[in-house]
Parts: sequence; C-alpha cells; structure tokens
Amino acid sequence: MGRAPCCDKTNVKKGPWSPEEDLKLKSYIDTYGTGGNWIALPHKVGLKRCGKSCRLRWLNYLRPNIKHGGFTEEEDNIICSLYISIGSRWSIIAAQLPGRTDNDIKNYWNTRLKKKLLGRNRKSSSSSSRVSIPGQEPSDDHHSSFDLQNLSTTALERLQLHMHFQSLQNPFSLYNNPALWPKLNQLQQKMIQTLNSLNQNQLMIPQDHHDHPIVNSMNCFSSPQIPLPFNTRSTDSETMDQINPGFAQTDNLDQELLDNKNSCSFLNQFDCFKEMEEEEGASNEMNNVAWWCNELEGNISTSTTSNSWDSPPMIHQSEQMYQDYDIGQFN
DNA sequence: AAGCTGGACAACCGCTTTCTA
DNA sequence: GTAGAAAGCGGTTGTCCAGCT
Repeated sequence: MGRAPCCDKTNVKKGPWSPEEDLKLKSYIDTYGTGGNWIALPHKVGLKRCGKSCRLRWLNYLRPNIKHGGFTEEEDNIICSLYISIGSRWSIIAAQLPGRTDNDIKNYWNTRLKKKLLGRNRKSSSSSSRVSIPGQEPSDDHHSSFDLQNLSTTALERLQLHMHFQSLQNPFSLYNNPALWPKLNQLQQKMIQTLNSLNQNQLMIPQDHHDHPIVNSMNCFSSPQIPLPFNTRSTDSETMDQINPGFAQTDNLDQELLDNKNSCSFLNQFDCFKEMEEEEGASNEMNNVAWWCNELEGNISTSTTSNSWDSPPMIHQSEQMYQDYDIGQFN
C-alpha cells in the first residue's frame, strides 16, 4: 500500500499550461502569496491542477526575475565546476545562478552543455549497447559482449571534466606535474603498459607528459575509440592474451594492487571514486581497487576475488560514456 | 510534400527530506 | 518520539519543432 496521492488524479488537468492558467496563478500569488500550502492553492485559485504542478509552474516559469536560455560563458563555467564538485545537485547549482531554475539548468546540462564540454559521438543504435572484443565478430553471446543499458554516467563524466579542468586550469596539478605522480610498482607499470599498448589517443595531457605511465593510464579513461581490456567479458584467455599479453598470468593482480597504497590514494583523489565507494558501501578504500583490478582482468581468471555481485560495476559506467561521447575540447 | 529523427524544453512521477501536530 | 502531510528534488517522459532524407 503506497502513500495517498496528493490530489485527485482523475480530476486534475495535466500537460502544458495555458496562458489563462498562468495568468490566474500568477495574479493570485502576486496578490495573496502561496499561503504556504501548495496543495490547497489550486482550489483557491480555481485551477484544476495538482498543487505540485502549480508549484513547479510558479518556480520554473512564472515567478519574477526568471531567466530562460541565453546562458553565458560564466554561467557555463559555474555549472561545470559545480557539477564536477557536487554532481547533479541541481538545486544547489541553481542557487548559485540568480534567475536560473534547477529544471532549467538540468535541461541545459543534459541537452547542450554536456555535449559542448565532452563532445558527442553517439554510435549507431545497432551497436550502441554492445562492446565487442577487438578482432572478434560481434556476437549475441553475453560472454563476449555485454549489455550497457541502464548505467549511470555521472561519476565518470565528472572525473572526465575534472581532469579536463585540471589540465587546462592548473598547470601545477597532478596531471601536469610529473614530479607529483606516484611511483608505481612493477606490476602496476606492467598493467599500465598493457593498457597503453591499446591506447594511442591522447587529448587532455600536454604532449611532454604522454610518456608517463600514469598519464597514459588515465588516458584510458578518456579514450572511447580504443577498446580496453576491461571492455570485454571474454572467458577465452587465449584471445585475451593476444589482446593483452601478460594479463593472463596476473591471477594475483588484484591482491598485489591491494597491497599497494599508491594506486588507491591516486584514484581516490577524485570525488567520483569516493562517491562510488560510498554508494557501493565499501568498508574501506581498497575495495574499489580490488574490484577495478578484477574488472581489468575481465574473466580471464576464474579465481577472482570480485565483490561486484551486489553493485553496479564502475567500469561499466565508463563504457557507457565511451559509447556516447568523444572527448571534446573546451572552446 | 510526407515521414522520420533528434534536439530542446516543459511537465510529470515518485522518492527523500523536512515540517508539524 | 512518531506519524502523516507537505515540500523539495532529481530522473524521466511527453510534446513540439526544425532539419534532413
């Protein structure tokens, strides 16, 4: 048994508001205010509308000093910065932009700003929801390709934008300062080199820094065109070894990485990783790395320690993003 | 010219949070 | 302290329209 509806759904008008309705609502609120009770308001005004609908119409359209469209460069920057730091808390973002509503900003972000910042390269519908192993024919077999639908991209978008901003706005940031990059152990270097062998597309990092394994590994996050080892679900270790020499021998990869704090602190610089961690209820920060490593291995090893049964895989989210977007450039 | 597609935006839905009796 | 009501919020859907085939 659900909660009682806020109004009689059968007796309320839905759909677009007419100018007459707008006028009624606006003139009433201008004269009497909302009275602190939106549910009762439509009856007082004489509208066959749900109170929530009236509230939304007032807040998003009728109240004074509302601006529509024509977002400025400065507003774009504010929205982007706040999105990176706090995510899709549209009401909080809207509070920083006088005259803008959360709905307006949300729509603007989803339809324009995101594309402007990240670029857009949606693949054809026939292949949009599947990732296949390079060198293999597309297959319906869910072991060699997998469904990407229903996955959130927010966190990875934020990571991507964060890195974008870092490299553009802060010349002393981690990504632009090799001196700050953490040292990698042998295993991590090997892993990253393998990723690099599949990844030649570099957009965000200054050319001077491309050789560093960290940079190249991070480029893996920003390279939709290059298939990554964890973009597969193959159980065929032979195939995977062709793609990724060395991976088949790293059964204990995750455990070894678990023993290395560098990798974890590095990943946890990003809010989105922390967020994922919170969302997944991880008891400690190492779990994400363990999981990441498991995903990295794909299903090569059957002796995985993956704990991902209960939680949406992080990498899956990135795959969705890669399907949808190319990294674009600001300006 | 008709049909299709995708972008933009308004509005709705349902869950969560806050308030109040 | 608690339960119910109202408000707030973010994700999703529906509709309109312009551009393309």
